[in-house]
Amino acid sequence: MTQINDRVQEQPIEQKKSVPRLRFAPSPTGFQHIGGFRTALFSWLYARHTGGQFILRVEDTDTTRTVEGAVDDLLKGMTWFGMDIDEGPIVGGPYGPYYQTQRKALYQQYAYQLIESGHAYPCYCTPERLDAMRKMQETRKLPPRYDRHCRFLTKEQRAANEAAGATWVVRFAIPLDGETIVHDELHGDMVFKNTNLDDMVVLKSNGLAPYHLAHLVDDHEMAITHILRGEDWIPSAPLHVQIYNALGWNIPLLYHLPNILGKDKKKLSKRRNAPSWSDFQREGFLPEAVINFIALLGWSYDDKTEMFTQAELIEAFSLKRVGIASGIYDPEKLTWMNGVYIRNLSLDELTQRTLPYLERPEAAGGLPDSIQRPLDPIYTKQVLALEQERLKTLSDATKAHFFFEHELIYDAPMLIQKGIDATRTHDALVQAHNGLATLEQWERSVMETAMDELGKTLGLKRGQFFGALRVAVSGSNATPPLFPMMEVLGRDVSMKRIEQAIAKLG
RNA sequence: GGCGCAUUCGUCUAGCGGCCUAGGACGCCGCCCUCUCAAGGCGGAGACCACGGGUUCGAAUCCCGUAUGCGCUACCA
Repeated sequence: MTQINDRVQEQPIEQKKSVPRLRFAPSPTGFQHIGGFRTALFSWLYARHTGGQFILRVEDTDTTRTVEGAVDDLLKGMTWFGMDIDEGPIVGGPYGPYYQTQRKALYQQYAYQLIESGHAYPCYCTPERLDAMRKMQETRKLPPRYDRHCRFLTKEQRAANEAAGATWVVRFAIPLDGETIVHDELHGDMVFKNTNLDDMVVLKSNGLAPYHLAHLVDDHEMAITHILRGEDWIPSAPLHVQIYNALGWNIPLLYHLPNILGKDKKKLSKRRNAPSWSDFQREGFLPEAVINFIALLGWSYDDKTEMFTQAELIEAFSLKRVGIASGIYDPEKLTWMNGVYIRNLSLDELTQRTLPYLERPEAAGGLPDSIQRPLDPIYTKQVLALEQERLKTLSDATKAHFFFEHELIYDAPMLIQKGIDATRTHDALVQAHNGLATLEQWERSVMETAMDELGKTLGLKRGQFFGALRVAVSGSNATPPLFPMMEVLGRDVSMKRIEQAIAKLG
């Protein structure tokens, strides 16, 4: 019980410099949504901005809710976003272990210390009694709080409970009067009446500490200097202040970040209205775009700048410019921003990053399975050169499937443009085919000159003539410019498709 | 119910007493460009700064109420 890990005992007190140390401390109860990653991002940005350290700690004290694979998913997400971790699971560090379930003894030590100093007490109440108590409070419209039944037990009564082998927890003894001031760097001083505070459990009957004690002990032991967390923690902050005081510890700087809400104006929730990082990845969002976007959810640089590379974010980020009002997550702007990032990609990079999206199985969002993999990177690059400015996400590239398909599927009427009939369309395509066949080079400007000429002699508007050719060659009404497209498609494919179109009309 | 936090265009936000008849961005609408779709350029609609009182020569900005929204109210985080 009193065997505390050595490394915990002799904490490396003297830092080289007193540099900010920030942590991200999620509980592995499912995937992290952008709200969680936003908290992580701000901490990470501040650490990088100041040359401080960024620590990842897994708050897995609620073993009943721990989800298999959650830590793994989290780590993958952090990597995807490019947030590197200085200390934490896998990378380790001088303040480990970084799983709370492995720090059990520490919490127990401090819980007992609190009992000895009179700041906490053992509570033998059964869940049934607590339940009944709450029900009664509810019917009598009283605030549901622990009634402090065990707080004033005599020594004899305690001994009797022990002798009876009653299971017990440790509760923190909140001062019976006065008030607690929580100083938050963003919100200023927040004052709470102690009579509104509850004697919360700080050590569970299974020997593990709930969040309130565990995070606090770890933040202290890990020499955390800044705590960034969601504003939903504000109500329990006075309890934390009380525990800090009882232990005689300095309180790290507190930053309660505004929540990110869903369209329903409710807090983003893993199971209701929030996408995971892997959803973004699967849909073809670039991590740098998502980072840029979520950085702007609750933080701003000035009144106009909003595109930031990662390096620029680190340079520009300031905790002082973090807002305090909750904001709604609106994916439309993210989509726009992602498009901007895609347009800024070099062609080679775009190709390299898009290929996996095209090549994944059709069911997973890729090109039709009838198209053979792997794709030719050279050809794909030519296609993407034409599609780049049309993409909002990388997975959008599949809309250029006609560049890859063997057989085009569309109905003949699609070929017929406004103001002309089937016969003239048929004739125009035949003429175009003949004209194109005589061309020495299969090159966009050569084709355009020839077809412009032909269109005029046929008495067709560009829209009519080119429109028919567009559908013939692609089976689609929305494509890149006709001749560059035909150039990429190549002579054989283009000519064959025009022939097929003619056949459809004949 | 109790306690707490918040409140500027539909959305993200700038604003920290006079520069605001409130600026930017997304989205929306229109025009231009144009072989379609985009991209781009230009322009427009869109916020009585939640409401009501103060303080002040002067308030989106400070103070107090009210309303609304959200959060917390577990041996969850």
